[in-house]
Amino acid sequence: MTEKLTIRDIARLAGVSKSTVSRVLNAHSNVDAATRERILNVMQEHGFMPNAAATGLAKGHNPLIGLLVPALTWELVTDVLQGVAAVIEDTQYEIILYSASPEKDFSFIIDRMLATNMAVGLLALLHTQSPQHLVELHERGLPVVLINHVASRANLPWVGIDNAAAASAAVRHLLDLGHRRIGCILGLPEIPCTHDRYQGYCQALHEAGLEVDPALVLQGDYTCEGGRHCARQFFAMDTPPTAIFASNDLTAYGVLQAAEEQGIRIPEDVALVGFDDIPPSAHVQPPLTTIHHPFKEMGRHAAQLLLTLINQRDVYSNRRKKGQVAPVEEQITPSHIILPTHLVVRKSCGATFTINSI
Amino acid sequence: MTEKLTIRDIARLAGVSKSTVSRVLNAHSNVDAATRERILNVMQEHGFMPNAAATGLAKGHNPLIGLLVPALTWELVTDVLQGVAAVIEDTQYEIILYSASPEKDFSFIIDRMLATNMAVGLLALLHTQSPQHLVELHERGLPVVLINHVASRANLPWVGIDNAAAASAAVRHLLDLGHRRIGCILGLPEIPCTHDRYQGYCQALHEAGLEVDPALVLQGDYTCEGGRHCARQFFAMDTPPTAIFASNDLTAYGVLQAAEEQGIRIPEDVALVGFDDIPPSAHVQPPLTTIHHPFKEMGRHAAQLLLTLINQRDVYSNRRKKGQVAPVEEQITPSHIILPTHLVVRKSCGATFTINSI
DNA sequence: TTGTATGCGTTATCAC
DNA sequence: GTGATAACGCATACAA
Repeated sequence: MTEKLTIRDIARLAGVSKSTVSRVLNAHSNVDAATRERILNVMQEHGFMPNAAATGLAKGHNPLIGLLVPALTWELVTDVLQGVAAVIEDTQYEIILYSASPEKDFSFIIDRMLATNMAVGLLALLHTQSPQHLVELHERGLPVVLINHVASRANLPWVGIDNAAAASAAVRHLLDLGHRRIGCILGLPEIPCTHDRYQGYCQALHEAGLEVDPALVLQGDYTCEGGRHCARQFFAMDTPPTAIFASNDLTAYGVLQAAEEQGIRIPEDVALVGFDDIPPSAHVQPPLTTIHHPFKEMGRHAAQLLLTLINQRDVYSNRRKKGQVAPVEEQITPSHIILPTHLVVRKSCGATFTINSI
Repeated sequence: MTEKLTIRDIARLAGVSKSTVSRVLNAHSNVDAATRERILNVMQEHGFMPNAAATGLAKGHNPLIGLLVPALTWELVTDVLQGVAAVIEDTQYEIILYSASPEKDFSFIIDRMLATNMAVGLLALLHTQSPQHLVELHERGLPVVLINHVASRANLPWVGIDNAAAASAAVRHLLDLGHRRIGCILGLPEIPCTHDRYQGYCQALHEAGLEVDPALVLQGDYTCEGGRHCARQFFAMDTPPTAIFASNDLTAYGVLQAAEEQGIRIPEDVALVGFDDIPPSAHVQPPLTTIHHPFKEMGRHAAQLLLTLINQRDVYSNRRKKGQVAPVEEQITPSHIILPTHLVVRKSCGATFTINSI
């Protein structure tokens, strides 16, 4: 079964020419309804599927969407993949996975992708600066969407969150619980969202009429070890903070470890809030209050946006071929999407009523 | 830059014909060394990369390796991806991602994959029975490797672990700590490794001269909730077990939750051992003693095995074309690979000396 | 509405 | 060793 049939075979079986088969394959309108039906039947009957390579060659590109992810270590990657897959798999496209690592940066992969002419679009999940390469690709006409990267400078479409607002909400929660000395453990300075989260911290304090005490702001690195290190510094102070805002959940885990080492109780002695809501956060002891980062939704929205862009480009290039110039009632597509975040209140912050504890 | 050059352009620039360019592209031996060098230079200079679709069409298949994963929820998927990516990205192949869900089973995806003629091989990460479809694919000549699935009946290549031996080691550890009443929370019956892990449990008891007490074997479902439910049953017994072997880490988390609910201390009152060593297990309180499941290594080995199989097939088909019949000194490739596991001793089992606690 | 002819970029089969 | 030329399977401008 599923012998390698070609449109030629289908054409013969249906008593038409290859062209007509190709037309129904591409949903062209100018095909007689009866003929279309007949061809469709033959296809169904024989389980025909067009050869992708041939289609790709003729059309100039393959039905592939590149997904560029950093070293696949983050829990977030799984979620993003899920979101992307959920959308893409309902379409004709396939996902082709590119992973980058420090040693092997994207530039190589991207060149290869473009040169071999395999993909029609690219989703890129980045945690460092957006490489100039992506901008180039975009300017050359390859649809590109950045995931989790609010690149206001670069004119690339992206989907992300408002890190500052989210961080602000987290800190405000601590303020509402009565805390006034709130420590902050920063993330890696080279990652853009680090700055935004710090800004959110500052803003929440300002809005509460408080000054930012530089002694309460320590430099972390988004790792467990970094968090542990900073927490020890906090705990060693004459007047330690009564609450800590950690720039991500891993950092918060480090704080938990340091606290346990020194017999400091969380949240009784020190309240703690993280950021990202990665899976372990529901299981650590005490469960971590944190900002839910909608990774899956980001993947979903990014994929949808990309599909829209691909579609638009196709429509545009078709028009151009047909001599039309001015876009008629062009559909406006937002190219920057900010998804909402929310605070997940668990036990580590000491709020009296906890919701969604698992 | 990187304008769309074809071998035709390269040929012109190097003063040769397309054929010769194609030959150096495919590393054919019958090309003059000087000519080859010249062509290679021109390619390098212009950053030429052959169009993949065209190559695929001419050769009959694309340089793509399918990776079939279940619903992308498991932490394990991330690790497997890493392992696979690490190997595949050093080759000419790309990874094309297929994800399956209960509603959308593989058969569709597989047919599509085969029919469209996109991939040269398939890696499949399964947690249920190996679908007959994969066997069909394999018998039709498509290299297939199963990941984390010891399918002794089906004649498919696979890489997995010895679940029984690993479970046995976990239970033996509890026995060595002096426990005699050891509860067991089973996984889903439809998943093959469930049975193996239970066998390991039984075997360890038998080797210690103990009988399996049916009252101490509860039916879980590999989820947190299932574990919690079973743990409550255990704790409600007149003489509860002094130790629990959970069939996976999520189940163990449920036990931890149930214990905390009821003020039962782990490991002081009940010792606990899990299975899989997913990332949160190092962070839960107390950190979980568990069997390390080498997901990443499985991915790596599976990818390598697949590449070997693809290569063998190519060599074979080439030989056949050239009229050779008998394989000369055929390289024997193991088609079944069992990777070692090990017990990661953390605090939940109550062992006095703990290693690798984070 | 349908068929014919040509091109997509590469590989492979021939000759030379 | 090298160069024409025919596939590979499909899409499409053009003719009918």
